[in-house]
Amino acid sequence: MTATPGYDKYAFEPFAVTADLAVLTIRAGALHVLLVERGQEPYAGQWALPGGFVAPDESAETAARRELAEETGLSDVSGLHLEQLRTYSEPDRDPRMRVVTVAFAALLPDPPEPRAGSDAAQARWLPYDSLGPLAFDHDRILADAHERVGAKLEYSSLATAFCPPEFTLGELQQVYETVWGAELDRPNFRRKVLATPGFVELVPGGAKLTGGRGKPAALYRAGTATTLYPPLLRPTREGSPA
Amino acid sequence: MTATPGYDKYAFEPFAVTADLAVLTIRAGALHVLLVERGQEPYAGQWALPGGFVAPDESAETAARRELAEETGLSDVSGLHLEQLRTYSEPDRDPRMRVVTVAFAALLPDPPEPRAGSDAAQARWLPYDSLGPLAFDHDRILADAHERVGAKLEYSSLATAFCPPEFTLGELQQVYETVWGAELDRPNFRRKVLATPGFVELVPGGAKLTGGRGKPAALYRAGTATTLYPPLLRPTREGSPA
DNA sequence: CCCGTTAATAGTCAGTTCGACTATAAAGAG
DNA sequence: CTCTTTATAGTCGAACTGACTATTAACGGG
Repeated sequence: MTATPGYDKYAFEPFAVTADLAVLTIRAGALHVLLVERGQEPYAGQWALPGGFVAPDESAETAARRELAEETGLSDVSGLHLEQLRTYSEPDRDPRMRVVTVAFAALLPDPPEPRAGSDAAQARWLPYDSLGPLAFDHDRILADAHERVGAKLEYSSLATAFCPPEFTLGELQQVYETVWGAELDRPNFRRKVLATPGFVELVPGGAKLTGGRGKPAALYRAGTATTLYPPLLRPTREGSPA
Repeated sequence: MTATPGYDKYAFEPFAVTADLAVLTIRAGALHVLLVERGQEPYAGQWALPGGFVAPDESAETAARRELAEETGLSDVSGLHLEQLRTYSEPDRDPRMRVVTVAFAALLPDPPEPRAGSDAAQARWLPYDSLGPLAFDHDRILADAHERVGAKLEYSSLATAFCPPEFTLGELQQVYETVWGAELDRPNFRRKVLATPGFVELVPGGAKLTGGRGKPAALYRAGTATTLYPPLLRPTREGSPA
């Protein structure tokens, strides 16, 4: 029973609060996750999501952004999309002590090589598929992150967060295909994206991306819209559409 | 600097963790929220969301469900829809101490009269519109709850959580209209709801709800589907559809 | 006991969107 | 050159949408 002024009716236990990150990117057409290898028990040698304690003067969001900068080595993470997923608070999720974790998903365009985190553990990009079990309940956190991102692609302009400042519609389509694990019809995808005002806008000057095989693609950048109307729905799961 | 085995690389401050609830229901065609009046500073006399500390052996979800039972006086809250919204962790959100709050939205069918919470504060249903400023950052939490519920009505069968076990399509439509604050065309609403397999199913025996004015309505109950395909989109905001 | 009101349910129809598909254009590779 | 690859344009029928009209079945008041 702690006697705090104004809080005298309830007992409460102090909790450690951490911010954990599911940092996602698309590399070579496959979804990758930034993971750190644990150096100590519990789960020593296993991969875990990067994260750390929320400092006394920080919000969970601030802590998450700080961790993101530390783990990726990026100098400017202020423009990156950071999304709070949910909070994991099961009493036994960390065998050492009571830890409540606020989980975030972060989306990066092209993958910079991570640097070792400040806890000296190595950080690496690993493909989302073909991951072994992660430490703690991080499997579930990562699965939740994947599901959330996949769902948000449908009705928000989130996909552009995976892309560099200027990108082609082909690259944008690959974001959808990679996260959803489904192939999309190219002309139809194009039609829908361009039909949604403010989703993407043509880079002025008629810049094209050349160098690849095939006809050069026009370059676009993210527009001002944040929500997509109408939404870009995933190919129908569970049963046929009709 | 706290020396906890395995956690020796970081300083961390212990936080108090609470679970706060935005309990929503529809009463007399208007959205209502369950609020408690604060008896002490800070924000004495102002309305606040019900909530309380997470106990040492509880998850935030468990604590939220316990609080829900305490505040509403309902004997069985196990079937009620409880949804984690997000976590609010700004350092100054409670002037007394560092409190991290995991917020939940709960949906109730018909409104039982609340009983006074265990902290002796009175709990009341108040209309969502015409609310004065709430204590702490509860205005924002409540707004987030409203937005989340409104969005989930589109692509999930969440609306049935506002309805009693057996309901008419008119009642279901009123849920949508009340939460969205928009009127819907009755025949079209009916067509879409019935076209989505597993959303609602007819109560066997051809039961009708009589007693009101007009033709008796058929009774339905919630089906097994949780997601709605195709989604039931809100009337278009920002600009005309074409 | 009939008639007006109310609400549920059925049906219509034109415009739009969607998915599947074909066609053309513009680059690099050999 | 010509084959391959990718971008972009266009077509077409099916499905869906929103707006609307019509019918049915209850109640309430004169």
